[in-house]
Amino acid sequence: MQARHGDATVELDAGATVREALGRLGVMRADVVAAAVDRGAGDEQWDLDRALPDGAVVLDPIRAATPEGRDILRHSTAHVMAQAVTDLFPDAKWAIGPPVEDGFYYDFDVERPFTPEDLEAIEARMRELLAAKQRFVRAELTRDEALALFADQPYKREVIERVEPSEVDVAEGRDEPTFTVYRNVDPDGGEAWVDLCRGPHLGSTDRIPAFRLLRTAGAYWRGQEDRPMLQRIYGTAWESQQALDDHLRMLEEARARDHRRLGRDLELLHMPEELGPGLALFLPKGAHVRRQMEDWIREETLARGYEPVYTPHVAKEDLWRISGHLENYGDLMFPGMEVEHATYRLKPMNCPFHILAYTSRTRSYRELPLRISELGTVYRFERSGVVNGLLRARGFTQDDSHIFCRADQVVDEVVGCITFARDLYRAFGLGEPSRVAVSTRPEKSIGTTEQWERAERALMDAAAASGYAYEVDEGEGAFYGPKIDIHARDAIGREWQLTTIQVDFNLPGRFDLSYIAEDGQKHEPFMVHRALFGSIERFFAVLLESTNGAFPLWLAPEQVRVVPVAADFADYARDVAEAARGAGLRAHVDDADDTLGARIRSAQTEKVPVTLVVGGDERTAGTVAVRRYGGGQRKDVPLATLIDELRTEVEDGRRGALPVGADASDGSDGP
RNA sequence: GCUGGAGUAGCUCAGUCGGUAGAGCAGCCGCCUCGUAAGCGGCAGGUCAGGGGUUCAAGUCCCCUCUCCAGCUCCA
Repeated sequence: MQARHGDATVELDAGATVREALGRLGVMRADVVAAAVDRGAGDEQWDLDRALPDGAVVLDPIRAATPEGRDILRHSTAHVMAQAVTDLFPDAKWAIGPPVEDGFYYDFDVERPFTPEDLEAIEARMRELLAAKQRFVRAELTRDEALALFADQPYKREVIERVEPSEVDVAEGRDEPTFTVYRNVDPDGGEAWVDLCRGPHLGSTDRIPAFRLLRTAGAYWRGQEDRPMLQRIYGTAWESQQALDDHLRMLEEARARDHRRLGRDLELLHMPEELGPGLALFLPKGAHVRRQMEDWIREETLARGYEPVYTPHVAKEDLWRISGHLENYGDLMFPGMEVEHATYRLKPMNCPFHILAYTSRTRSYRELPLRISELGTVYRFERSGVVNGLLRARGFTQDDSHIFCRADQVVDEVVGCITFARDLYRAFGLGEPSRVAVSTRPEKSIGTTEQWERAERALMDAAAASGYAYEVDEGEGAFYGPKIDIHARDAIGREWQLTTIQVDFNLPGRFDLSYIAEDGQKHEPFMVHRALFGSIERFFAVLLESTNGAFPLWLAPEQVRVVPVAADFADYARDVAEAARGAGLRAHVDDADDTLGARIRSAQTEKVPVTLVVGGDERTAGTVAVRRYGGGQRKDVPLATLIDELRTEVEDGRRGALPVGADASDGSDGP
């Protein structure tokens, strides 16, 4: 047999293992956990101690500090955890235990839920198993053998029964799938544990460098609400203690940046119980930030040819019956209100209102595309367990637009929306979209196959025309049409779905929309739904967490704080603040009866971007001493110069010239 | 909605075995008059989430409800 890696090729004896081949090829290192094996039909992942097949193969080592390597490491750690759980809870039934982003989990059916103390005990037992240096030994079984082996494991049996023959099985002439199990074998040869698993795995348990169990949670078997709820344990594992520590620190950082905490500490938001779950107040400081967001989107929508409308918050239920929302989302709408022999509902969507704006008179093809736009506040009765601050609220505001257009205009309109979203992400410092996904027809949907295919095609064409590589999320579309979702990453690497663009061929028919074309006949328009922020509240939360509350100058609720060094200079401080306000800046004076140090500290903890310290020197010269949040200080800056600089910075920020957070370390401040 | 965890002053938290509620910060008052991250002193602030129960006695033990958190499911 023959193995190749890159330009190197070696001949091997029959029965040689992957490890031996990698060694002969000179690429076997301590951090190699498995190998990608290509025997002519694409890469498969193989264990290091697995014997190579006859014939020629291409080998690539999989190292621990790679996405594939970490998956293998985490998968092995999940097995060790399941073994530890079985040792401590012999009656536990095992479900599945895959690697996931940043970690792994394993689901168990146990008599009682795991407690935090159980987690500690399981982790302690895992450390013993790591020290025991158990080898992971692969074996192949038939379906009957596998069913027999897991006779007392109903979840494993269900998995086994559902497996279909793989491409490899078919290619190799088997009409039944091959099942693989991994036995954990002690150094003395005793079998400690066996689990159904596709593999590959680490060579032995002591090759797990660092792990931590994180939390327990309930999880439905196979993710289905009508199946039993199992107990899931989440953990994480990394290629080094350092990598684990870094990850745990990142989790800590994410917790500290929670928008609910920042919103309260910085007096941006108030979410008292008296309001009700999922509802938020924007306090003055939060409202200033939000206003900048709203002003930005309003100006830009007008500049891009949208027409503003205002619509009410409640309307007769019939609108939602016609649109189909009542049928599809009735449970997620606030209940009806009986008024004068009619039932009214809080609006969960703005579409019907924009449609009524469209149908207010006969429309001509000359008017299309007609882009109707508003900041529309909607109310959805989100299930109690899903409400999550501003990220998942029961009342929120969409920068919602509906574009009514001809079929041949759909692609251009969608491209326009994608471009608009790109500009928005830049202006708000989120950089380029991290993911563009086209969602196709879901199971529960309305419309014909032809309509769906046409709309999906239009979205994919538009995504391609925008220059973004897009992915396809099969079956993730809305019930009335496919959509494009655009995601962005925040400052600490988390990904958020923000913009959504949907093609709708359904509502126009339901509401009997039409326009008069050049032929004098009625034609049905298409609709494009789009929300670029998605939800203003949600975007606000993402922005808040991403900036850690240190908003760029143009968004900051208080842009300038003037601090007199002593009460004698309060007059000049007020003059400075007045001048700043005259230039359109949000400026306040802190003349509280505190020491200068204490007032500087307040400005810093409140993350005010610009603090101006003024005393006798400054008053005499008409200057200010400038201190930037997180950045440098400058003395003797003429007030007029400073104000010009800040105005320019605000304008640049609004246009997206500066990334979020850049204000904190603006190099122009000098030493 | 489901599983688990939690709820004490505006915020962060302490409160032992069931014995009658405490700190720091913030707030208010006074002193201090200050040049770049916390000056000093005092005062006030509580239906211990809400309701019910056990007990001579409940923040503490039991039950119910509400809310929040972590997940699951869902997200037009």
